[in-house]
Amino acid sequence: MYTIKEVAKLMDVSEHTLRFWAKSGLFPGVKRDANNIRQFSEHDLGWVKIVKCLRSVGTDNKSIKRYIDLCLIGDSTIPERFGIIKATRIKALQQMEELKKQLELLNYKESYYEELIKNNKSDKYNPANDIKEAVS
Amino acid sequence: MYTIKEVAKLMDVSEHTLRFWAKSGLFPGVKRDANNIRQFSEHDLGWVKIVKCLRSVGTDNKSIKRYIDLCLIGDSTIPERFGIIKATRIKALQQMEELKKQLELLNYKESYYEELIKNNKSDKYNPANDIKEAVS
DNA sequence: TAATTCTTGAGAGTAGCTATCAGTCAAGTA
DNA sequence: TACTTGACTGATAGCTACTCTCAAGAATTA
Repeated sequence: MYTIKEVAKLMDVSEHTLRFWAKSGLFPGVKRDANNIRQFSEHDLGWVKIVKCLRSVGTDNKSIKRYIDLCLIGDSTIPERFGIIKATRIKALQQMEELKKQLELLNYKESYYEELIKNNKSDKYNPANDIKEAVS
Repeated sequence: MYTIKEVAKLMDVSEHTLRFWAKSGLFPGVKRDANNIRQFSEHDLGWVKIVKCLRSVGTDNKSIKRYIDLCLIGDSTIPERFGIIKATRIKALQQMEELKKQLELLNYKESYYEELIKNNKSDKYNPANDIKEAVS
């Protein structure tokens, strides 16, 4: 059993966010002790994991709630859940491609600046030229 | 020269967001025609590109404004800009790793559901078991 | 001329946190 | 036993970055 603080550390999500997610119904059935303190089981960590996963690819909380609710309903919802996961995976792949593209730009800019500094060309450029590097 | 609509399409950013970014000072020196309509030059697209890049890896708008302002100041700010780009690149690489991890989970879940459907096992599972799949 | 289309800025609304706060409880210390 | 410390609680306020709605004005088309 884990306190909310331990879960926060373990899963790298803030306590605030975990409480916010909990209030949004994203962690069904998390037990409380005699003092009303949340006790996350290993099982509950599974919910945190999938919520974090869906959230990290930009799924909104309402849709995540939908997925959670489908899980609770049972086997009849497997096709819909399958669809959600498939769509999410495709979204994640697209994000990966986008990230790769942005990394290329960052690589280009980094080596551009590196070159500039190495050759100590600073004074030979004026702001007008300087802005140019933003273009390509 | 491009209208805001064309830029939106070209760069895959909504007109609303472009106006919001413009108002935040993220596109310095975009010209207007006689009717006050924005006219983005090829050069201006460069600003859109870098803003989009920084934004896509989670840089907040204030920090992006800072970077833009540094560009406008000129060569004396090259070291700081270099630092910003380096840090951003590292952040992007970390996001790539995180995304890979989440993709693994999605892959696992997708094949889990696939198996379930293929074997038509639906009825042999109850909700309690069903939830279990969220854990691992 | 009239209707439609496009752009504009202002301003309201929204999602998803994020921070603050007062209150409860339990364990440790004097 | 009284007191302090620290963790957790829910309620609520505040924040960022959009996102949407709207009315006004100019240009295009019927």
